[in-house]
Amino acid sequence: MPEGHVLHRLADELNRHFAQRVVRVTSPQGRFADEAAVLDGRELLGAEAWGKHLFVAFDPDAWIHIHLGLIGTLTLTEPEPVRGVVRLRIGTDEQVADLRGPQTCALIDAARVATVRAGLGPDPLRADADPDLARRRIHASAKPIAALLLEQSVVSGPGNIYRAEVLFRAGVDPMLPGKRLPRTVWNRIWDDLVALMTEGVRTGRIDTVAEEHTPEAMGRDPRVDDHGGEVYVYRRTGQPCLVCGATVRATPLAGRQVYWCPRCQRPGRTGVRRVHR
DNA sequence: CGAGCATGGTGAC
DNA sequence: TCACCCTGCTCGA
Repeated sequence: MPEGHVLHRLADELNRHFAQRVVRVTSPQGRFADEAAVLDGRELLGAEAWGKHLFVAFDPDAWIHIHLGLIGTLTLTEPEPVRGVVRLRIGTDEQVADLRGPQTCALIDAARVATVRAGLGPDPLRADADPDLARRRIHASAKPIAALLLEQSVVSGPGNIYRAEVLFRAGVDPMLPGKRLPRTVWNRIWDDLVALMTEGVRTGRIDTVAEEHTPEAMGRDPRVDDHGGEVYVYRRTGQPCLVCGATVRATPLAGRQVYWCPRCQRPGRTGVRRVHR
């Protein structure tokens, strides 16, 4: 269940164990069998993440394109018998990577890689990202900023957790039209995404709560969500805001829940510097 | 045992 | 805006 930081971690892990090594490529489930046979026994050149997309190169013109979707997993372990439904296994004598339930697992050429990348907005985890490209798309739209932050053509990598958390940390109304988001506030949100997601790559969790609001500082019990991190509003509907005490709300937007604090992110609010790193 | 749910995305209407 | 896809886990009957 991945936002972009997970894919970057996985790219790092794949490179650590498999880059420039000859690997076995199989499809225990069978749905990727023909493609796996083409790659089996070849050298894996390297892996790279762009937003939530993962690309694994076996040749400059032969890549596995992986997208985990909502429920996909890619797990690295020591060699072990196949458990469950495994679409793709990449392995050596020391390590195997098992892919389950992906939204996408396809063998594609360099042109297709370029096409996929061209459809993606800047990724806060990539040094070559251009945040002003995202800003221009946001300022060209009347859609709510909370909707725009989930469009991978605007920004690639953040998902429902980072979206809710950076809007809370910036003090922005989720329903604010993109064109009304001040440039300085966007710059702050981008810098926050870079910092939070970089930390997420390091730790493998999403933690967004500033030191001053930690359970220790506030004298409350630690509350770690199922995703394995400490957050302000994500999936905290009905609970008190960690900053102001108002009741955290959830609003459906384009089929997904947006979590927010009705006081810290009052309707119309375009940003307030309140949460410091 | 089935229903419902999940950090995502697509395609049809 | 909705149905649907992919899998595994939890919850209630």
